[in-house]
Amino acid sequence: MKRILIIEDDLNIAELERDYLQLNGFKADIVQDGAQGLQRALTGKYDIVIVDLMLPNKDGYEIIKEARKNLDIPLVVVSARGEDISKIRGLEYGADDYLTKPFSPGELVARIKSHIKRYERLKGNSRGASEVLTHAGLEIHTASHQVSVNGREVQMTAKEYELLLFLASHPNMVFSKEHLLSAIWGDDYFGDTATVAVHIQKIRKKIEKDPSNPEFIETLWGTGYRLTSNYRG
Amino acid sequence: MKRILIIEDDLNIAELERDYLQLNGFKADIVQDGAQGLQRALTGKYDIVIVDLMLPNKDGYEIIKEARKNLDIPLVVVSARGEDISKIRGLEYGADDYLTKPFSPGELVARIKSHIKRYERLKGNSRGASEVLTHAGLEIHTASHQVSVNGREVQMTAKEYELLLFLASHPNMVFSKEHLLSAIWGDDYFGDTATVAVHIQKIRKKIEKDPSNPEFIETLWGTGYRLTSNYRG
DNA sequence: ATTATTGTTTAACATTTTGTTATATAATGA
DNA sequence: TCATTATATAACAAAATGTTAAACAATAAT
Repeated sequence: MKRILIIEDDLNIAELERDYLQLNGFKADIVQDGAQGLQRALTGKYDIVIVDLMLPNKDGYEIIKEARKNLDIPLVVVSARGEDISKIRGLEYGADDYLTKPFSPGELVARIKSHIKRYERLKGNSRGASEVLTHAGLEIHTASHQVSVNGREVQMTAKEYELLLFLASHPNMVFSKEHLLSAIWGDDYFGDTATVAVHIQKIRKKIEKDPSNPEFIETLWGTGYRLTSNYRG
Repeated sequence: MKRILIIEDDLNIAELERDYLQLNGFKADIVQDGAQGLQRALTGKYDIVIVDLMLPNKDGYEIIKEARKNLDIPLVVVSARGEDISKIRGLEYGADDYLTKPFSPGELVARIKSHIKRYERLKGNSRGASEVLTHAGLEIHTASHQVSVNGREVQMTAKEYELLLFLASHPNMVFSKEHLLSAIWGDDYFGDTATVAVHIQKIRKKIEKDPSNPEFIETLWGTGYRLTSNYRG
């Protein structure tokens, strides 16, 4: 369960926010004092922080600025209408989003969810986060290790899958056979790069319509292989 | 320099956005068609994408949804006032931000900057360093080894690519054929400098409109070759 | 233990790239 | 201008690289 810190001196607003967030499965704490809020944020116990701009002791800008030095979690600024100029300043100080009161609770929740999703997407172990990789008809389901082309499922062996997944995880990047060998087989592996070529061939046989004219895994002569996400008409 | 893709059918708005972004040091491309926009976004050549909601062929929601499968860069939705309900939907589909027209150009730029900052912060700043070299219409994508001229992709062989990359990495500098030979072919290479000349020809054939009157790779008689980043009337 | 599956190596073959050469064209300077 | 020199172009030969099938080895399954 995600934990949210609300730094807001108006208790009515703060509780409204908390209630809505709780209804949506979050756990939210309220702090009414700016300096205290910054301290709590820095404990690292929260997944996201919502900060009001006008606060006793330490205003929202300062909190954002200070917190950002040590936190990369989403920081959302909230302020009363009319302080719009500060919007830009808030963003420049390191806030991730800006909401103007009054806002609908639904919007708050949606934004919070969106920020959490993005944060996990970008932080999450490089690829495990996204479950399905898609490149123009090619689908790789990382959870089930299933691969399909235009809806038709294709059986991959372990090495084939690994190699394909690696290429698909780095679309548009060229990798030499040596690079692929050390990436998939391990740095210390003794072996010929021909192995890579053979596996590429086997993958192509399975996923390409015309393996001698590959659509997905391109060969760059003298350079390596590349899985391109470009459609080619 | 960060590259931004603007998917927006209203050319007035698109150009306004582009101009402001360019004034702020970004490079921005415009696509007016939804389906085409998605394709361009998926090439992986952009650091951020701005999408209008109402588009011909493929609307903003679909673009966001599809693009998000393969991209973790910031996706910003833009829409006319009154479509506010969709705000939440856009965010749920994977957008990173939402702007309602009309917005001030300053705000657009501030948000874009903020998104880029966050992205780099969360990605660990690993990417984005010198991924794309640009010289007046000529683009070299070092990750994918793709070269394009005015948006059209051009196929390069390994040696051609190496040579072009070398020249483009040192714009405005003249290199003798001897220098290029030892830089690309190696210090100990036995071979004629004619080889360099021939490769220059081959590159010119691919990237120059009129290879006998080259715009990119100039010949300096008795001295060598130079890739100039200046336009020449 | 036997069989089936998967992975690796080999070698013949096909393809692409690269370098060389010959010839044409253009620039330079007397 | 004309000879001289440098560069451009095209065609070809050589080298490098990639593909493929098939034999062999290793691993997993029955």
